[in-house]
Amino acid sequence: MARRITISDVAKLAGVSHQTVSRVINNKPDVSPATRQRVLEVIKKTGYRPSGLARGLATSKTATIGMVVPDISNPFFSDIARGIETTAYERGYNVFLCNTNEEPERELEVLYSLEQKQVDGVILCGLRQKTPALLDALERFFAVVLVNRLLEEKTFPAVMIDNQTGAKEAVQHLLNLGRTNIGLLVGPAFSYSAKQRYQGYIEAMHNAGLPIQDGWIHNCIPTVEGGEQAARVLLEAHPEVNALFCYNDLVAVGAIQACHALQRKIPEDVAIIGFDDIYLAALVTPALTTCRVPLIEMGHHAMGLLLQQINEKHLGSRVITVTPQLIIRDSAPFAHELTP
Amino acid sequence: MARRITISDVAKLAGVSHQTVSRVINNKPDVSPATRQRVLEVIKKTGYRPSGLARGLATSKTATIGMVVPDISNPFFSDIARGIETTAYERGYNVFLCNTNEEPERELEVLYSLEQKQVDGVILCGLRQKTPALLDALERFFAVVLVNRLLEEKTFPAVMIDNQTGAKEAVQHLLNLGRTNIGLLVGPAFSYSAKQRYQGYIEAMHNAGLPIQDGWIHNCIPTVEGGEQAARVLLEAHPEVNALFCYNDLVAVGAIQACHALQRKIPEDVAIIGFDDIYLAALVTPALTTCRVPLIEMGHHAMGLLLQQINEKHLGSRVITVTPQLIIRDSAPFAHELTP
DNA sequence: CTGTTAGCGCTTTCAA
DNA sequence: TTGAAAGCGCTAACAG
Repeated sequence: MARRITISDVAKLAGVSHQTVSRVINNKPDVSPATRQRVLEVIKKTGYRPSGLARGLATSKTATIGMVVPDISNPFFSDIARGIETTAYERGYNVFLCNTNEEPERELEVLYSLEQKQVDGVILCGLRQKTPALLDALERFFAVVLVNRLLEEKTFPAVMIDNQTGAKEAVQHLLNLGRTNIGLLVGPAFSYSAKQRYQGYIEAMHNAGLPIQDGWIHNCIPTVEGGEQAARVLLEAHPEVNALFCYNDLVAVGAIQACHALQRKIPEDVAIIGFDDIYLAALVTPALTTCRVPLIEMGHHAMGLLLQQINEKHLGSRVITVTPQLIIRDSAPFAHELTP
Repeated sequence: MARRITISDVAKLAGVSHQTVSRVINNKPDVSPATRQRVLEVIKKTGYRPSGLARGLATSKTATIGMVVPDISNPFFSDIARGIETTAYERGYNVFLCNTNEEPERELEVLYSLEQKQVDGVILCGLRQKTPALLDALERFFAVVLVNRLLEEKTFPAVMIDNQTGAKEAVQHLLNLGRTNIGLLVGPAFSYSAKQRYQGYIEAMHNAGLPIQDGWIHNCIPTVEGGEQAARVLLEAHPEVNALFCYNDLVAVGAIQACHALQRKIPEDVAIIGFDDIYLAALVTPALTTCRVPLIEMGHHAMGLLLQQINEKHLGSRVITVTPQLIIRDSAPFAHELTP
């Protein structure tokens, strides 16, 4: 690790001013081809790499963005992260990964550190809180994009999932299967998407002229264990339930386990549908019918919106909504595959 | 987005020199309590946040590291990433996430961009190439840590998995089950860890005085599909095989599917063991017996080694090796659970 | 204890 | 087409 080679070193070696070198590395005109060539050669020979810090300081652009996720090891977020990073890379941006570890205080702390790093923008996935301090912190960024969460207090560009439509179609599929006693493992009480999926359930049931049974609707922690527990309680209290629509795939896998434990056959006794279509969904037994959410694509969209803001095309509160697609597998198959 | 407030603004408002403000924000001594108090108040009032760029330029430390992974949506790497990020956060570092997307050229490109960003160090997970250019690029970083890969050409501190021991114990477990016709889905031919796991297999077989049957050993792409295909070919060609040790959990899941398709019962006809213990392993049917690799812990170690280097305690080629732990589930249960 | 001066490596502005 | 000067916001070294 020798001393970093600087623009002046290059200038000296090429026999020009450092300004000329600057022009070359920034592809500016007003450099004679011969000079440009000479400088380029010195750059190649020395392996000179301009300092991002100095550049950032001079231009107040860093070609760097922050990505805030609750938990990168959650496949839901790692897929979105992948989409964001891919688009960022293509456009010459580097991405800071910030895990909030599901702790709301950390959301604020990572935003502070990202501000210090002078990122050109931030993408927040699945924000958990919306305190005034959080809103203040967001205001200080040049560009902000929200993923899977809206803030009533202030409008930011966002990428959203049409949860209600997705849920409605899932429940409709269960109805098509002839199931009318459809339970709902609705997810966390505070969750934004849980509320929307609940609405989709209500809508489908109403459309079918069916009453809503409160006993068929249970909150649950959005994990396998949470799903297993809630499904067990629900199915024991209401043996008449012959289908379950679950908040997400993890909950659905828990529901599968509960059915195994209770000796209820899937899909004959209980049909099950999840949400997200994470990797796992196709691999469990029975393979899970689920609402596929285009996660990587959401990441692309999010980065796209951020870049639009950075490039000054202020777009107020533009929201891109992606629609889930029902993927039919064994846990709730096509009607004709289901022997009564 | 008003103009960023700077150290001089704070100085002016507090009626001191900017140097004094600098002393306060860096917790240096030699500031009277009264002055410090006054400065602190102005900082709080104004919401001043020091510029990381300017600091970095002045100190040539950025409190920033780069993390290079083939694919963040692969649970193997997202768990490691989580470990890295957590430790980094605790120690005041931000992490650049760089996906190489399994493309070797990108490894070089992301290293160039990380050099420009002047990260204090880089952690490379599952490096795919080792060209001279790559080695050159690595040399230019102040600190480097490798995860799950060693370079013969140059020694870097690293975090490794004891693949051979893990594999040996897995195969031994199969032997304890009374299985002697043990197939090996060994993974990709070029893979470093595949070679080591192969050695573990050989060792266990030798220890048991069993010959190596080449027909029982198949390469495969490390995916569910790869495992499914290889297992199918192997089991059809060698029906005598009654156990499979698989390169990783994905391959093992593929092997499970192949057994289903071939009507071979697990574990009665074929016992199966995977590697890694990704979250999937416990959720498939039958639940997978596997060698658990402490991925998050590996991330902690990697960041720890990097920080040691950054803090000048040069540690040459220190290597931390973690040992996998056999997690016994249904696909290769305890002997007493296995009715013959 | 506090302030002044001089960079860090680059871009921007202006002059030649 | 090129170069000189100033400044981005901070810290380090020195002086008081």
